[in-house]
Amino acid sequence: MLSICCLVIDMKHTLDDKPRGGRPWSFDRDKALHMAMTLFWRHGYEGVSLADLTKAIGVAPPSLYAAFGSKAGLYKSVLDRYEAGAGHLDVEITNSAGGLPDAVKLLLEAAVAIATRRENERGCMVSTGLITCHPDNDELARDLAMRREKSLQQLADVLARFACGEKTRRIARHVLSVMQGISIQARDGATVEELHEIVDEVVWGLKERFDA
Amino acid sequence: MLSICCLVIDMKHTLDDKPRGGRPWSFDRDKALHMAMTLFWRHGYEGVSLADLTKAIGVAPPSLYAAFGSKAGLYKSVLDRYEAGAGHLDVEITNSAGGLPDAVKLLLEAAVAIATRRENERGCMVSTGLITCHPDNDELARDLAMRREKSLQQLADVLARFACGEKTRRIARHVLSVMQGISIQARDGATVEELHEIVDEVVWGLKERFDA
DNA sequence: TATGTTGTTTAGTGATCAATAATCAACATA
DNA sequence: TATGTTGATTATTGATCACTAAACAACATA
Repeated sequence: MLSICCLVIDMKHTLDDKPRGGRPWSFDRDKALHMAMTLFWRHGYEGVSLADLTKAIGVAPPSLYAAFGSKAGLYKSVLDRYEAGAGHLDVEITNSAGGLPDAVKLLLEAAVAIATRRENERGCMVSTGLITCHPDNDELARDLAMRREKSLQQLADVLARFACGEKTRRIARHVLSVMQGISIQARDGATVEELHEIVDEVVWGLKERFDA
Repeated sequence: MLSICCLVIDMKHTLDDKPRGGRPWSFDRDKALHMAMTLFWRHGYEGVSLADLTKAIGVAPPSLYAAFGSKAGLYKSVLDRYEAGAGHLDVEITNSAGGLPDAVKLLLEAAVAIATRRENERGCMVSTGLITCHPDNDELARDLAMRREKSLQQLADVLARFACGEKTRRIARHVLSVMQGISIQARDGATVEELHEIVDEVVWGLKERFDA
């Protein structure tokens, strides 16, 4: 898992390596992705129309389709950017952890920070993305489910340093469920303090079992 | 909170008390609600069209509007029915609990059962309903957020019998977050066993603190 | 049977959906 | 400057959205 935030260089005309003839892009691809991310994050995939996107980005539909293929393609590009940037939970913060409870504490606190940071929309795009949808979007929903599954595996991997593999999978699933609940409650207006109460409860429960 | 499941009597022509002139309903209101519940539960509010509903129920749009006012009105009626029936978590199951960890265990196991029961759709309609949506549906989203808030309060109320009020609110929030995570993971295909692992983790953590 | 009430039907409403056809404009290279 | 490439624009596609106007049908009561 990458821990380096994807701070994309802001080139004037998109991110081509070589000059390659033809009209240059009139809009910045990364800025367009950021705007689309904000909209999808706030309203969900089915709550954002192509008209909303083109209006916010300031570009006509055919330009978006040339750049991203489809609304679903744009959404996937947004998710990739999100997972590398604003929604990225750097598991390497656990490097300094003194034990499993401490590692879980750091991970959950990072999740709270992402879900409540002022410059972000609330919650996590992946945790609550496309949990239900129109059948037309089933493939996209499976993509989201796979991203959540990947998160579970990443949690299990990082926790494996602190406990035996049999237990880490269970604990990872528990931690993931709490992160998902935190996402929902953050969207519902829970304060940072209230979300930290959840974290404290989880960590408290782990401490008695795993600390010396 | 009601603990008696709302097993509505299946009257031939809706649920009027008195004869009241005019043409009788051609469809069973409760069966229509059940069908609508299934669709909304599976696909979400924005993933179900009025055409889907009228086709599944077998009735023309004006009849649905006469009975429920609007798509949003139908959805609210569905949610009321859901909370009293298929989605109802009977907190009185904790009457037999020997302590707070046991009470939480019973509540979470009930949540897993609801989220995975074969005759239900997966997950919980309220936990994952309208977390994000088109601005047109903001009022409905607030309704869902209030139902989740009500769930939190109900959990705190029932847990208050096992610990002091200051702690119960925190624990209730933790339990609610786990229930919400369980909903998401149930939809993503997690098995009953995997979800029970989460429950066991939570209960384990509580046991060391609250059991004698 | 006549009348009022209420739910039914068919057939649409204008608005919006995601996506595109046709054409024009801006670049690199020859 | 001429040509090829590529993204821009305007205008529009058929499909679908939630919802309803108008007329008909089934009941209770007078």
